Amino acid sequence: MPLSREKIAATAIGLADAHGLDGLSLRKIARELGVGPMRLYDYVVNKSELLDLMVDVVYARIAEVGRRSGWRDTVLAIAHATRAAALDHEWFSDVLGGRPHLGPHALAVGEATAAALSAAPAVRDIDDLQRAVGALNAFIVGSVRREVTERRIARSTGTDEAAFQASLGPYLTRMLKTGRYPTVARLVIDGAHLNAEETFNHNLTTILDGITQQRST
Amino acid sequence: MPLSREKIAATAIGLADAHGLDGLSLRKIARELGVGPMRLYDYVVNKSELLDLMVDVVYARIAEVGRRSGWRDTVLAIAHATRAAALDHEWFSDVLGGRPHLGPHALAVGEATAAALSAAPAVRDIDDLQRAVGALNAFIVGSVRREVTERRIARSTGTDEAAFQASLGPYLTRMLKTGRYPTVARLVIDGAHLNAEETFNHNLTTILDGITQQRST
DNA sequence: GTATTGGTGGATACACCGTACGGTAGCGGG
DNA sequence: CCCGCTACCGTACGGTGTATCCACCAATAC
Repeated sequence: MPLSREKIAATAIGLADAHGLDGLSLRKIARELGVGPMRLYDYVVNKSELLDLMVDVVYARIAEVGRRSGWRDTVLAIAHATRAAALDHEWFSDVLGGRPHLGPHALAVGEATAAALSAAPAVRDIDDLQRAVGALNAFIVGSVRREVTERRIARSTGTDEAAFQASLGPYLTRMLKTGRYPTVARLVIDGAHLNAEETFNHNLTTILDGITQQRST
Repeated sequence: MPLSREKIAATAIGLADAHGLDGLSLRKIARELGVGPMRLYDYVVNKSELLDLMVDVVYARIAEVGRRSGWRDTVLAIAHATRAAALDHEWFSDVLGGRPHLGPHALAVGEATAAALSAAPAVRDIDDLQRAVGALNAFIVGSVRREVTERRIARSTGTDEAAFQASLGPYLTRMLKTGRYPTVARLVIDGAHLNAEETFNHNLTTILDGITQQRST
């Protein structure tokens, strides 16, 4: 098997899934492939180009959901697929919104969402569309990042409350006990039981509703 | 002047503003301070702790906007202050949503937004509040990241259309000319004239309106 | 006054990173 | 047969975060 961009990207994704983006290095990828580090530069000009490659592979999976019947179903499907992809490849969320996504598959999902939104009732001209796409993408990016971050700290501290109190506790609980952050304290203590996917979906529909009915600016 | 966490954080912020987060290293900070690299470890345990320090300094500036009369004005002020801070310190957007923000000033602005939102009409119980905070923060994070990213590519390619076509063009215009991404093409070509702050504000009010009036899930 | 101790600032060292560069081996053409 | 070219490869460089050790210097004990 003669090495290829696809193979390189695939093993890079595997390593990033396992050890995070920080734990990813060209040397490790090359070692995994049984090759000298410099071989990779025959297929990729930069590490950042390799990253773009990896990102577009993930977008390919997102693009697979294809087009649904209604514009709203399409948007929902893409959003959920993006979230699912980010949960499968947590490094993806580190890169979401942080660099232009110009790979062919990224453009494909961009096209699909834009086309869907342009069929929404309150989206009349291209300015409306620009804003709608911006708002939707901003929400998806922010939500997914937040969820992945929470998942990471949950994993690093242990999920049960005792371990949580023990690790974040010394600092955070002391902070919350100062009484200066009562609302945050309530959120931390009482608000942990909500289902993540449900919350995502709820907020997504809220935002979609907001976008698709005009209001005065 | 005997060196302190504040001084270290301040010069680190200066360097990050000038050269980005990638161009920031403990050695450069130390050199800037006229000190050996290892001295910094007397004040900071990690590079990531230093990063947390820097982040909280920025949050301090955001928290300065203080509380306004109405909940809505408060939320708007915080959101715009966050955006302004990120535009002043672009590295801030790289870190937004990517790690827990637990510094005292970060908690303060979290408290302020949560308290404000809890006074919104459609936010009745703590679950509503959790969702509202999540949606708002997700939007802010996503929007700011996106705007900073766009600004970076605009700066790197030059802002006029000719330079843009010349740098992104060879690839992107070829992509768009395939005709596979008609909606994206329209957005890229016709949609560049929108004012960023206006768009941010428009989408922000849209989302706020969506949050603060209940709907069926 | 001298010896000892403790702590503070600095230099060196290590493992690792992305990547530039020089060499070498194989092969087609004159 | 020999030359030149191309494709591959290892080594090397400048950088990173950080652990460890070392030199100095002040203050205390005798």
